[in-house]
Amino acid sequence: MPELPEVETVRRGLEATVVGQRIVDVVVTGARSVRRQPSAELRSRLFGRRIDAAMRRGKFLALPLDDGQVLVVHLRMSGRLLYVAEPERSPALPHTHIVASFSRGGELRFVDPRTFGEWYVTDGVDGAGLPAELARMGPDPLLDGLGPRALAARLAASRRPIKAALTDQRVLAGIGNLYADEICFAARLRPDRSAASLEMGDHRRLARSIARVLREATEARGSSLRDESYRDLMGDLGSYQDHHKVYGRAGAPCERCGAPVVKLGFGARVAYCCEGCQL
DNA sequence: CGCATATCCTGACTGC
DNA sequence: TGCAGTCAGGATATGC
Repeated sequence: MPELPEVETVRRGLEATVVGQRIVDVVVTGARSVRRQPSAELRSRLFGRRIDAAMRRGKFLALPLDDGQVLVVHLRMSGRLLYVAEPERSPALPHTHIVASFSRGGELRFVDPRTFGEWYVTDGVDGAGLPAELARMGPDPLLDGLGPRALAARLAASRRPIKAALTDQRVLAGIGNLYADEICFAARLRPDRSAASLEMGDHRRLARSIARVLREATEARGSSLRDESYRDLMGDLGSYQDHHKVYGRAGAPCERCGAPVVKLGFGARVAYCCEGCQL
């Protein structure tokens, strides 16, 4: 499940491959992958355009084009972007829904078994060059930085559990289920504790943990779980799964205190944590 | 208004 | 071994 570190890894890959290239064709075979506009419109808006940059906000990718439009991509649960320099040597994977071809002969392929991900093209762009609808998101911890005071201000109003607030994209952009659990462990806070109950020391640890976990996970090129559904733009696996402390480790001893990691019921979802050292 | 829940979907896993 | 049932979860719509 791509979250901020995975999406940032893909963004860097896009920067190294498709930025500067001109789109010469787009083929949409998966109807659900283009749903905000007719796929013929997406195709004609992209046709002949050059990709000028690769940006990210939260889990959204935004690729500004040379005419002021922006191609927006969200991977959601199972979406993958794959850059193929020599398409004839790489047969398309199952569930390939969109293929963009470039003037130099390479292809950008969108593969998405569960079809939650999507592409769309918009010209409603704000001053920073990002689509207006992305502006509703909270600060991106890696792009904007986030100190303890700013974090406290964003969490103080909420009586929801910390994890619910952390994964709300309007509060902070980019954190999902996996990294919320890892961040709560790093901050020694139970994910089900009320956000409003945090004190200044908690906010300081939480702010530091958000920055550290996301930075280290990005340096490790993200987390590839057992199904290996996340791979980067070139098809390589991430390695941060080797550094997970709680996510998916129910029953294993906590590396910090030795108590078994538990899987908590959490609304309709689950949260992993150590009840020995997360308070 | 704030928070909770249902929804989309397929592949991997669980249990009998 | 096979097969039905369950789970996974990002964002959005809807409900209380």
